[in-house]
Amino acid sequence: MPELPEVERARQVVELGLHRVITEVDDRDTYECRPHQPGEIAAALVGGQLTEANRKGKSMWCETVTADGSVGPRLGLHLGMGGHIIVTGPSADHACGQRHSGGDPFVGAGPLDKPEWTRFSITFGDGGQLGLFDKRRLGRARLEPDLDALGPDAATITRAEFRARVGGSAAPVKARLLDQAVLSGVGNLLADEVLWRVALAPTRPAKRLSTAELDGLRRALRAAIRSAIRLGGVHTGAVIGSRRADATCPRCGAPMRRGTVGGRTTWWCSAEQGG
DNA sequence: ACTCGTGTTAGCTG
DNA sequence: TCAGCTAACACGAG
Repeated sequence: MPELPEVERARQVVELGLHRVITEVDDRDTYECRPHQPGEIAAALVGGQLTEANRKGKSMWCETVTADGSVGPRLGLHLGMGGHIIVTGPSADHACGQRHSGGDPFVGAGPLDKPEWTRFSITFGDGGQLGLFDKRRLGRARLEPDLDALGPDAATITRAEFRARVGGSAAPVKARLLDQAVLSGVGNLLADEVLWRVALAPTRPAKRLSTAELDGLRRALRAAIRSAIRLGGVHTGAVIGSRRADATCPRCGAPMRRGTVGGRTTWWCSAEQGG
């Protein structure tokens, strides 16, 4: 489920929907499309085209053009906790669904079985569609999303920015990593993974970390993101399989411990990450 | 049957 | 001002 690596894959799928004429938009789900009224997104997009698929942290957005070729509104897309992007068409060669993680989107509880779980969709003139398939309804489609509220993207944040932002508060370091206004893209699993990789206690006050510790954390974060994008998602992390009551640390064999940090379930190595 | 959760946001409390 | 808590969303997993 989506953190930065999954969203980057979803963004690449959205690119399959670029430069195709939008003939219809289903924005009737008023929760997924909040705060818009039904028809608002449709009125803004129909006749136009998506021209770019971008991402910052876990948020995606498309630049658009209107029917007459002038700049259109931005379309924001967020996967929430379990959303998928599915794009179909335009020709028989591409008539399979594509989504951001493995598996066939049309088998099991997919859009053919549960069409009502496609909470937002765009239909193109070629007959294909771009859909936000989202069982739990925690995702979002909206016009003109506020991207300024997000901190720098976790995959590209500079060392200086990382030191200042993450280290700039007494909150637990894990809470800083999860705060999308500090840096964007890190979710609960990725946070546990990188803290484990550098053997830092998740509860350490962030501003008490040394510069070397912050630099090491950023380095581990970038490596974890790259590896997750390559391997298919954050669930491929080395310590993620250890989120079980009887689990031991994959590195040293000590028991894994469970608690709450930054309001989220947190697992850490009882020996290497400070009890 | 019942609890928990890989995300976000608004509103409230200390 | 900051940090932490709760509820809401609606379903699957254990």
